[in-house]
Amino acid sequence: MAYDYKAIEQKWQKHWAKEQTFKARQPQDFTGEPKPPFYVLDMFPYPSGAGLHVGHPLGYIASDIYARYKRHSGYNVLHPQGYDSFGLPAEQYAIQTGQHPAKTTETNIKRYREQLDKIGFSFDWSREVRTSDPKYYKWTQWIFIQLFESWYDEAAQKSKPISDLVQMFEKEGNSGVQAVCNDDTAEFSAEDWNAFSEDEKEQHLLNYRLTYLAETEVNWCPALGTVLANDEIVNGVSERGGHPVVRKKMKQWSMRISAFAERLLSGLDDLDWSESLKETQKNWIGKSVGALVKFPILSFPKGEENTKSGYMTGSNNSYLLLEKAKENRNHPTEAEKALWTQLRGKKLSGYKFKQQHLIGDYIADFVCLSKSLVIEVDGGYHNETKEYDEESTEFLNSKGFEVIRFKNEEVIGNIDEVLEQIQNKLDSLPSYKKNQTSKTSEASIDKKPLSLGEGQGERTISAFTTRPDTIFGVSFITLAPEHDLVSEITTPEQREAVDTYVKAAARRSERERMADVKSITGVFTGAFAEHPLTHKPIPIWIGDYVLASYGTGAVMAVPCGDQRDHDFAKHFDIPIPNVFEGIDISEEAYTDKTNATKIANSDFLNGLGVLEAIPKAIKALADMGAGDKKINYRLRDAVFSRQRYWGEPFPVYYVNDLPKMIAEQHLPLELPEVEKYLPTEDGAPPLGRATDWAWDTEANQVVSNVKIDHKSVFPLELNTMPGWAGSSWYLFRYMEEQNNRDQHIASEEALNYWKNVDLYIGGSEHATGHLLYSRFWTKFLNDRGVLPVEEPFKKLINQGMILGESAFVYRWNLNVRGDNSKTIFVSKSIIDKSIERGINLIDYSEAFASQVYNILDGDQLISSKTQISHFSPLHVDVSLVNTSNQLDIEGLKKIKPEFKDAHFITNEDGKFLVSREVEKMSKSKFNVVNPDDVCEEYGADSLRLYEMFLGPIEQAKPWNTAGLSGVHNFLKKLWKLYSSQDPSQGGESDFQISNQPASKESLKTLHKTIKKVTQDIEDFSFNTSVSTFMICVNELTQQKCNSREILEPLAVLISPYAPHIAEELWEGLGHSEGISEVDYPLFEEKHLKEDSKTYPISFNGKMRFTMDLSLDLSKDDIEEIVMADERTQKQLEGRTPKKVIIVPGKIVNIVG
RNA sequence: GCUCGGAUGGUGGAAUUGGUAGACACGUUGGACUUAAAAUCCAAUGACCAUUGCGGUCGUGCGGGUUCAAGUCCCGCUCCGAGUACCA
Repeated sequence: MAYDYKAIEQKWQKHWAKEQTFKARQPQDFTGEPKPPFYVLDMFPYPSGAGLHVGHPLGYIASDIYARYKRHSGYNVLHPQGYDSFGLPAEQYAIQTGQHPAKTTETNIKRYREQLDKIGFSFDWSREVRTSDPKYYKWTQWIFIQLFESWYDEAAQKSKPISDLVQMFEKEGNSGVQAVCNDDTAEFSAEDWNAFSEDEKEQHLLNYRLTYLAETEVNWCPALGTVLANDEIVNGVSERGGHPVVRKKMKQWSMRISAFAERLLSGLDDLDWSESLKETQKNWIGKSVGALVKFPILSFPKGEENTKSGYMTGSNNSYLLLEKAKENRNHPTEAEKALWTQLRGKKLSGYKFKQQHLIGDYIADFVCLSKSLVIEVDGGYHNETKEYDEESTEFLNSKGFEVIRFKNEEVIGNIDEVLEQIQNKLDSLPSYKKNQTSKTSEASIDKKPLSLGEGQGERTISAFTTRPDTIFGVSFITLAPEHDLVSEITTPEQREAVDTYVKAAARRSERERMADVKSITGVFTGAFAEHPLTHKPIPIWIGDYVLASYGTGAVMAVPCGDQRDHDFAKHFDIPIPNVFEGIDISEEAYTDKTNATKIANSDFLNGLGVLEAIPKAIKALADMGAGDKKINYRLRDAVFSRQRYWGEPFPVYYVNDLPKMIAEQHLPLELPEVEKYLPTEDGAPPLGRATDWAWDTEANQVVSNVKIDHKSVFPLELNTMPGWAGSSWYLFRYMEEQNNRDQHIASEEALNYWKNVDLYIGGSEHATGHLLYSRFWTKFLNDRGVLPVEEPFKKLINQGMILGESAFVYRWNLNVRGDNSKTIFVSKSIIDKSIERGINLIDYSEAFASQVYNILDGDQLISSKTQISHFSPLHVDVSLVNTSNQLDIEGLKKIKPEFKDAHFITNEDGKFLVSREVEKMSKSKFNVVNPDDVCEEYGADSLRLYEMFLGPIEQAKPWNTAGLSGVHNFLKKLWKLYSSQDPSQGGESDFQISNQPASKESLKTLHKTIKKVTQDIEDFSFNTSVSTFMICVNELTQQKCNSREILEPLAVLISPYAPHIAEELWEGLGHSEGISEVDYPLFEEKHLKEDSKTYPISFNGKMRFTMDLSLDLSKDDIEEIVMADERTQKQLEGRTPKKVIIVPGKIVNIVG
């Protein structure tokens, strides 16, 4: 009986479907203790119209092998499949054809399923999910509502119900609340809160909700009519279709994923994912540790100092005031000096004072910032008028400062008395309350009363830096052109230049900016900021190398330590102070962060390495209120709205423009019908075309738009959710059976039993999208007690791409006098040989020339030495080319009518050869191999084995159809091992199985195989296990083994890889129960025990010959035997070895 | 630029803690069977030299090093792939 793979595969596929062989059991289905669970999942497929090519099933086959292996090993395996069925392609198709996307999606799914079924996967289809099914997206909407009803507690690092936050606001306002919120969140007290109207409260709460509506700059793709997430843009154009993307402000739903940045980062450590994938996520989250430094703005225009009369002319003169203060500090009166000595030493229970500190337009003699206390010493040569004193006291009081004044004589005469007074005053004053509402420490610095700059009534520029140790190297500040302060600080002289630059920068698309990395552009604003430590003025520039969206949109430029700053400084002739000891920075910046290099020209940082200097610099800045440690993340909040039809509707309606959630019990809110899938004429999303898209809050149902009265009937949200909404939680849906899905995502029992995905396999293209978002949602749902786990996918394997081998024919670009329109293709080998010989193509051979002249029909050929550029390569369908690269010319003419009159010049043997090149598999390259065809020609088991045999699962590799015959032959050999070896015996059941004990040799072969294959499967090294099977079958064939003792375990061993043939063989062995849950064979060491070993005998490390020696021999015995051997003597040629290395059981090496 | 992978015959790829480099398969060549083809089976197949037999030399991207012994470990490069990018 021959191996009839078609009949066998059909038979078992039907059997599995009918018996529901691979249905996973729920914990309650077990009578006793449930089997341990194991969850194997493939990345959610999007059912595209193109169907599967051989690259797609690679991961499915690997996961299927693992799932089947785990079933043999006693696990209750969950191995489901379903469809991510909302998405752009179906919608694009709908726009073009008017067909409802649900319909195309359905057709595509059907085709997908047919293809999948042919490969014999052990999917539990009873649990299938589709994201576009209302029963499914009901829960996507439900999760959205949970996010809306939650805020993020920064102290606890946990999402919590928004009602908790409301209670806190009622009691204490938002000043003491450590919550993640929008940057522009205003401060309010409990009284403020309680006085707010409901709408105002709602407005404020939106700043805290984990999904919120906000005016955001988005990536708008006009061609697709929708916004795109950052990970949907590749090189400045849309990932799908390659359309241009522009920045645009829109009101959008966003997800506060940035709140989870730290957890998403640290959580990676415990995941069994590839390093490169973790790395990609790390980069995407982009954590940088550094400091936020505040630079007071001295917007007094340069060069105008002398035109202003004095320093009391307004608020725009702090530059001069600072100079004055500095002067005062350097020349204190005697009394000031005495008091400062006391205050500076922190003699007053640690209170910190500043001397000659600028507050608004006034210079205070001493100030304690933390208590808002000013101490003035009157008299001496820093004398001021009485009016001035009163005026200043009034001003300082208005700014929240207490002022106490002492006379010169008091200070000098009785300093203890003065100090005591100050101490008492300090004790009686309340400390400022640290404001912790804000998301960043930047904002909390802002809110400290009287931090540097603010106390001067001036604004500051905050800049994030990872190198606070180089603070003394700052020689300018660069703002992003979009920075809010730009228009405010620009001096009249510079206004025109700045405006022109800002406008030009805004017009430049992302793409242009990207293409033009090299050119250095920027403009001076005319304004200056004060260096917080040296108090020197530093110029403020704008430049588009600074990104508005990263950090604060401002850079403190350290040209000696940052290459971009260096380039900028050089280009605009800005000084480049050097703060590195013994480093030449004249040509380029010194960016190394080695601790060995010491800081120089930096006051108190001199002589320190980076590691010591950074904390010291931060401390100094913090002490002055001019900066603080800061952790910055690149990860932005994710825009969640799409101006699309084919996605989940938001369960949201609007009252007074404020979003309200539809109550859970009325979900799902189903997608309405529209007559066209395009945006409306006035630019609203497609849902704006729906006639019935309003929410009746009394009847709790969707009603006609005409009923909108803004009293009980309100408009519904017109955006839909993005693709990642449904795919961020689907893994948990599979944990519940179809019938029990109404009341929850999955039952608590099921969630606790299955927990999370043990093995997840898919492509690496989802590294930052799907995999990050689903981790985010899982953490959130875990916080809120919905899920028992923190992470969705414990182990993840990225399958490599299978590449296609494209085939090219070469069209000769004829150069003739006369008719130039003839199409001539030349066999590749002729071209190659002719180039190799360096001749004119026409001189290749006489036969060739006569063919050509025949075709040319009298036209004259202008010929020159053959070059590859004389030919145009054209992709031809790989199905027309055989494994010897020979083209089916007639076949090509049939499917490409434009070549029906073309001429093909063949080799002498009549063959026409193509050239091949490895490229990505794609329709446009005509190199797609369809798994259906492979199943037809070789069978599913062959396809499965070959895909695994190609190479390591994670590696990209080309598909070569020729290789299939190898694995197919192997299956035939395997079959022969079980069935009659002698074809003359024939008959019905011709399995020739012996019940006699197996030979020692065969047992060894079997157990060697068990050991290796089991190890390989655990290591996901499927390619080597296939070769192990081949070796095993080759050996058993050699041994003429037909013993049941061997063949039964072998069938089980191979069943994860080639399940159809394994079932058939198992049945042939006389079993009525299927093979899928038969115990995995046990490895027994004893069968591998050898008593001798073939030793390689090496001389100076080079193997010369081998010797079979008993393993019982001692080192000395071995040496004796080896040295006695004549081959050894021959190698030594009479020399005496210096040394003999013997590793028993391994090797003998003779040195000498 | 940065980060992470990778480089082994004509091809896909093996090689566990450093211990017989090239397993297994494809392809190629020769042979058997056959009227013939297909299928099947057998043999050879890293390169070079020798071939009358024995055999010898060189070989894992390049240059060094450690070691009795290096594809494997260390140092320095080259090239290829992927991701990411004015990220301060």
